[in-house]
Amino acid sequence: MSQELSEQEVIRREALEQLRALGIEPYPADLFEVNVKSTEIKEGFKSEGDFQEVSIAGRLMGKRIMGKASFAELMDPHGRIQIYVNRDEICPSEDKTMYNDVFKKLLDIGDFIGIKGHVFKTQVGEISIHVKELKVLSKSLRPLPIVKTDADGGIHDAFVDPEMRYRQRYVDLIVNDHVKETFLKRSKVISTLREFFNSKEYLEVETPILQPIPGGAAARPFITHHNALDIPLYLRIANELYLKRLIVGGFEGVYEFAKDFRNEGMDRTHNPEFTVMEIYVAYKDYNWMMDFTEEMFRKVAMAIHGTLSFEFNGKTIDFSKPFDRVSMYEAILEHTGVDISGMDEDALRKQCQEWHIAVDNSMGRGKMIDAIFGEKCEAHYVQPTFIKDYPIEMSPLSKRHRDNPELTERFELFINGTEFANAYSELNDPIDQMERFQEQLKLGERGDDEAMFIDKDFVRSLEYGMPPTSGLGVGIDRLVMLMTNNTSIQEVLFFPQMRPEKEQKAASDKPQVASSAEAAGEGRELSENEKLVLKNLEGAEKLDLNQLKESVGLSNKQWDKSLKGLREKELIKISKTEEGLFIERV
RNA sequence: GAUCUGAUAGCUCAGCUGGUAGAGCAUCUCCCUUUUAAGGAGAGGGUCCAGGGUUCGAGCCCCUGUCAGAUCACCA
Repeated sequence: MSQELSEQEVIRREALEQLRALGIEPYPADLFEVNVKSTEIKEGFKSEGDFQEVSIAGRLMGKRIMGKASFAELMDPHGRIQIYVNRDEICPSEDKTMYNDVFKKLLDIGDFIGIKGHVFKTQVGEISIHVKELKVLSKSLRPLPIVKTDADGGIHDAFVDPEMRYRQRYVDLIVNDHVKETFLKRSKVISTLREFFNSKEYLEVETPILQPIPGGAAARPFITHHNALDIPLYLRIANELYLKRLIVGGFEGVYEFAKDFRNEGMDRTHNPEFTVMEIYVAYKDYNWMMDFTEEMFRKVAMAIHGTLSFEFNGKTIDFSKPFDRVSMYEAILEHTGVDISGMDEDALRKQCQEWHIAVDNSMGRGKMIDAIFGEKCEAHYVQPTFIKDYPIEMSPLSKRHRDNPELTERFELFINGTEFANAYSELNDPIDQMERFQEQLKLGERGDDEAMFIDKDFVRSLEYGMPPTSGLGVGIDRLVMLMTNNTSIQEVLFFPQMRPEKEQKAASDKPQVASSAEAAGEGRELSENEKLVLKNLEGAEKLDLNQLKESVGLSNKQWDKSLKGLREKELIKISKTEEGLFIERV
């Protein structure tokens, strides 16, 4: 039943058949030559005589029919342009089918057409294409939502339901111009980064997504299974350890735009798969990387906004000044008034409890300091700020600080209270690395389910020697959110993860019988409950409604539905008299 | 994971105290040769998310479920 077509879908399918009956193939195989973009015409048309022979294709997005002439809107990948269709122009002979039937009746909003003609300006002053030839390129069988903008710029009937927009992103892209804009910017962010790295001769590489040991970050992985090897494999949570192996192998700078996968919660800022850019450069340290990161973020802002200061979520973010650089202990001191640098694990736990920060015994020093920072400090860093020098316990892949062995040479970049980048002077001492992994193992035994695995091959690679290296990871989705002023990650992913749509079961149970006669109403099959009611009515002229209800034994809801159904089909009649409610067959 | 909100025509949304489901756009028919949110006249279109309950009677009240959104928690 649910598979029945809506009226509008039926009409379009009929139009499809009529086109074929007229000898017009609605899905032709041959190419249609396009020689211009809508934007080129709009920008380039200066006077009559320009663009005398254009050939352009796109989706029909609006029709305004006025008798023997019409205006319509054509949408190509670049924008919309108005077309003018005159009956006697596209039908020079006596046969006016192409205009009267094909254009006016059989073409619908959403159909792809190709047109040839010349450009002119209407009396109202709109640059339009005067159509001489029109070809059907592809018929659309479902009605598109029609979003209209009025003279004052107000938007009507917008296609706005987030669920439908994400599930049917293709419709969202057709109908909502700003959505396409977001994804064009996303592409621009990525290409800007790529060009920046390539200009420095860093090498773009690809490393495994399926990993036997999910390393390089603290997160819960997805597990899968390889049949031929009969081993578990993990979808990567980071690509760090592989990129560092490549530095060991002798590359001076490598980077990768990577899809990472984390089996954790989903919300406005987290999707199970997301994009991270990681870059590693030999002979550099984290101070150099801070400068590099600043330059990189400025390049992106310039590419997207053409300026270094821009709006995000009602705030002005400014990249023009040097980014602040604050150590983690300083940050906590500044925002709590407490110096935690000398506290051991027990003292920290007490301090956390005092601040009502949830802690448990699985948490080591590192996790607790991270929790304090997250709770007390993070939100304050609206303008870009590097938080640096993290405690060693929370940074097992980062080199010890040159001045303080309790700290590491690590920084994160915060903008608008959110982390955008994470970087280290990479740990290249293989013995220290092995010890750090073992510390992680202990944390794991205490119940920290995010503690890292030991990757022995990675340690082995370090034993061959890795030059001093600095590495950086940037969350691309978050960066795109920042650059497109979106507060939801789903807005910057074409296809955000959604729960699967529920199967419409009734449809597959039955072979599709919905011929148009049945769909029309009278002949529609009775439901089981409706049949039951009719059966109980048999042999009686007229029954008391409540008696019948009792003898049928349906739930109130089902009873009500069945009666409504039968009444619609005009099989029963219900009458109310002074004696009560009565039901009879018609 | 918790709380709140929502689900009605192809789209956007109304729907009063519980009493035969409404509007605009879209669709269909007719008129109209430079319109532009085109216009005029008429018509059709609904599993009110699903299931149960209360009631003579539920789109509306109650319960359960599904899906989504927001906030919070968790999490890099």
